[in-house]
Amino acid sequence: MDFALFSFAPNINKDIYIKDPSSSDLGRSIILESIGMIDDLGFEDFTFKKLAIKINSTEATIYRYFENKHKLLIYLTSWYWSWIEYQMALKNTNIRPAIERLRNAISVLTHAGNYQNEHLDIHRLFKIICLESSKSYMIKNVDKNNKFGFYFNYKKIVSNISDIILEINPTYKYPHMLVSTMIEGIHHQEYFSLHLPSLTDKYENEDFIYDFYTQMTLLSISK
Amino acid sequence: MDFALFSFAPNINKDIYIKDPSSSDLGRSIILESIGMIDDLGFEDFTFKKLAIKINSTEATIYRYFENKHKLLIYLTSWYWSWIEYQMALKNTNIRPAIERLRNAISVLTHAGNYQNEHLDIHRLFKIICLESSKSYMIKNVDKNNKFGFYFNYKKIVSNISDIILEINPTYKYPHMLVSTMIEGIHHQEYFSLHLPSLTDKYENEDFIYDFYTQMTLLSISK
DNA sequence: GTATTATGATAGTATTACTATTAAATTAAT
DNA sequence: ATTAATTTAATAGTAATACTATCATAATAC
Repeated sequence: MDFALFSFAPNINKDIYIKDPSSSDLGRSIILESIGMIDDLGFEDFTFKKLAIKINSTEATIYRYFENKHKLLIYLTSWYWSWIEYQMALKNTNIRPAIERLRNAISVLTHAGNYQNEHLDIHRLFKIICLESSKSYMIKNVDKNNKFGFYFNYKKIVSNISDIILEINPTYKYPHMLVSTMIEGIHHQEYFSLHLPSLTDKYENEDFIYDFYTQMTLLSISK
Repeated sequence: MDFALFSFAPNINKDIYIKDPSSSDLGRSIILESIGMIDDLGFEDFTFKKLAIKINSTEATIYRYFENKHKLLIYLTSWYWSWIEYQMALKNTNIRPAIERLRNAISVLTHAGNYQNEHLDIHRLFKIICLESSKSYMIKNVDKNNKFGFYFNYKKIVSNISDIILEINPTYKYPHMLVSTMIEGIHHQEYFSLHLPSLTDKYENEDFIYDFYTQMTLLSISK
């Protein structure tokens, strides 16, 4: 039980799961351990069977929580975007200038992996988001999923940041493209820097991803 | 047999395949029909069994060409990037100004789906590139594949365009990030415009993807 | 004309992605 | 405290996937 006031509770579409994993110890361990396993094995080699063994349960039991492993991935990404929204809201509370709010948003997106959370390992979840999250919508049944609202939390982040951009420059034509390009780019660059470094420009600069995307964004929307 | 002078021949790493599919009718039909099937079914539901039935052959025979379906996908992406390089070279022959060459490069990347090729259906291949190509490197064995040089053709395109950018602005710090962000972005926006339109800004503008990425790129590298 | 290579036909295995059934353990309701 | 309801464990089973192996036949090369 958690009685802390204003603690984070994710907003997750109920059609993503069969039984709410946050409603039981077993459900919570499904989420917790799946993050570890997906990070270790990759989404392709991750199976409910392996997860069941790890949490000392059975395949059939996990299937009572999630229809399949893709839904679990959608749950994790949805959780992530809900949590990102919360972090952005926190960071931008009482901040007036739109440019500062935009910088903060980009900072949250690029530094998310270094944040902490009492419930799950954000660092590993962030790695999963960078490597696997596009597999939650780069699939043939994307339209059906979208109709069910499974990508709502992601689209909301894009919409929120686009609104900030339009505050800065109301005549800018491509706010949503710019934001979705930036978000996908951040995840790709994070991944490239580890595995395909010739697609990045890392050098000595620690914060090159934040620097690049703030620069790119601010120049794009400058009047 | 094709005796046309200067016709396009892709440059593809020999470790991607077991037996060169371009060396036989069967091999060519594997490539041809796999493009149709992956586009129809999506990469996840595409199997060598289904392909074998389609081309009136057997699973075992297809396995003599490719170790698995991931390698086939890597072959297709590699073919694509080799072909893109050729198209860019064609389009930029005798063009002096670097800015014009950059615009041409972005034009090829965004309009590739409308090009024609005698050997295979570029329109469908482009759809596959947009939807599936990231699955060829967003995998756990990326480092092994990279060591074998499987992503060489892609990295070369990024490198070539980065060089043009550095001609325009030799002090620009992030050419590779900008180019890889643009390329992945183009594919994503192409896909989003069909399936997740709230992540784009389509309006009436036909050429919004080309417009957006040229604007973004030129503003980013402007001094 | 023989040797080589490519393909077809068939079979088989381990794993995956589930579904179904029943029993035991927990939890909630009265 | 007892009963009822729900959750989980245990087990079994199926169809499909992702291969590997073997052998026969067809095509091609020398």
